[in-house]
Amino acid sequence: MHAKVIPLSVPELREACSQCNLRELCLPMGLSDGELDQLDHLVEVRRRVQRGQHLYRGGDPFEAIFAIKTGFFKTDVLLEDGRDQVTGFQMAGEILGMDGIGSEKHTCNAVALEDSEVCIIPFAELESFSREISALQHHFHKMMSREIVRDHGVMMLLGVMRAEERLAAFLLNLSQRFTARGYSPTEFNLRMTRGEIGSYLGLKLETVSRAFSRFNEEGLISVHQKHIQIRDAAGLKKLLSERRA
Amino acid sequence: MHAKVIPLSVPELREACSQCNLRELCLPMGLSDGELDQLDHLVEVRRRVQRGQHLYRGGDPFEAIFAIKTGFFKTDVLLEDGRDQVTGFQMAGEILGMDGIGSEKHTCNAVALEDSEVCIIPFAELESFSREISALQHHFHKMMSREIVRDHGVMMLLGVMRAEERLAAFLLNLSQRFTARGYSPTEFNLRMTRGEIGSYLGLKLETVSRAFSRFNEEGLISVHQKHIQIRDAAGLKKLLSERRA
DNA sequence: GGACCACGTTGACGCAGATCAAAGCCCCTG
DNA sequence: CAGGGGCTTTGATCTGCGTCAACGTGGTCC
Repeated sequence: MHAKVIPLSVPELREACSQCNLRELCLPMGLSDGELDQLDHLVEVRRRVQRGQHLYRGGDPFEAIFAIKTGFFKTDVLLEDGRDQVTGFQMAGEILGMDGIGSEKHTCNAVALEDSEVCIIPFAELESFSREISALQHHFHKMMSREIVRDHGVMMLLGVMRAEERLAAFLLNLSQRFTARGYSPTEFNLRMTRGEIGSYLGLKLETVSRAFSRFNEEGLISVHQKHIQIRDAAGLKKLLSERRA
Repeated sequence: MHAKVIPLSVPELREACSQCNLRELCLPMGLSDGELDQLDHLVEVRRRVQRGQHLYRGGDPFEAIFAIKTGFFKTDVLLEDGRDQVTGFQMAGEILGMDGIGSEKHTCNAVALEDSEVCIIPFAELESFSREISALQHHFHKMMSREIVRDHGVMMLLGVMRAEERLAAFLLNLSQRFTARGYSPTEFNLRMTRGEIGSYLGLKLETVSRAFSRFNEEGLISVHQKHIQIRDAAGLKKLLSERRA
């Protein structure tokens, strides 16, 4: 799929949460200035991950969670027989690695879909800080809980929706997340391939491609390769709420 | 589906975690005797839930999580159009309600599939105790993380597996959880209907029924209504690991 | 700038599972 | 013990998506 194992320097940089423009989306959300100063000592090391590189792999020992500073990731799980399932796409301000806490090993792979930068949050220290800063503790619990709710949404998508509904839900979700980050709600570039979208949505890449074409013909969106423009968000939403039988 | 809204007394009982025979599976796992004594003050109230009754509903304010003391639950999410997806089946020692932390509202319904009893764990107090007992804090994080990993497993199931693989995975999972609770690994009664299994597995009830019949014919299991006997666990596992194309 | 390669699109066809329909079983209630 | 309702089974048919195959496209490397 991507390059074997490129030996690569991953410079580790320092920057404080208190100056980060993602702090309203990310772990420090809702902390007071004083608490933010404390957090700066916890989350001070960053790491670059090149496009195609793994941030971690299933089975790696779990030591830290990661906050995405810039870039875009996918997470996936492999079955022994080679089949795999993309479990999510993550963008700036989102947290990676919480699946590893339970078993002290990462349980999925995290791969950068574009050159990215993550903040390293050593987990033992996060727990220790959480015991002192209850706002941090509570916010961390919320983030884990939201991950569970998000997964339920995907289960719903995979369990009950038809192909076009799944793709519509996917596009609306992306649009909403880009909006929260200050980007256009209606125009963006996909970072993932049709195959990766398909894996996430439980569809084959041909089906994803056909659904894109169909949305295009119907004037719901325009697609050119990875460039998407949403022309009729209401129409996409209607697809979701319409019972089919 | 079940009785409208039976006004029902839900006696609230008291019993300590330290005497609970589920403590090795449940929240108190790994706590020292001294820590267990503290926990007893947190988790001391129980609640009965009759078969068919909701423990909570989507939208209810979130105040506590629940540990199942006895009984069996399902959780499900509803789409506006009436379609619904069962997101999980929970048995004794498992925790319900962690999906509500993020939004301060429950995001799914929890329904008892048999007369059940749950321990009420007020969430604000759990967080407060977690700040004092790091083993409790860490264990709670593990439970949330495992919930995420479990959901990834379901996504895999829904995203890549064929009908019979899904059912085999489901049966093996149940068997393993019954075993952990000291019941027979090979013989048990299903608490849910074919329709509920289907909703969980992303299949229609007829497909579930046919798959059961097929497993029966092939000698993998024997089924009589809700009674299941696993005759060839290895055969079921083989179904899972065999690539299909 | 030509050739390669990964990715994407489109068409033809097949099949797993959905849908529709009918009947059987189990348990409850009167 | 008769009747009814919920659940399950089984059969016949339909269909959405998968599969297979061919071709298009854009980006990159020499």
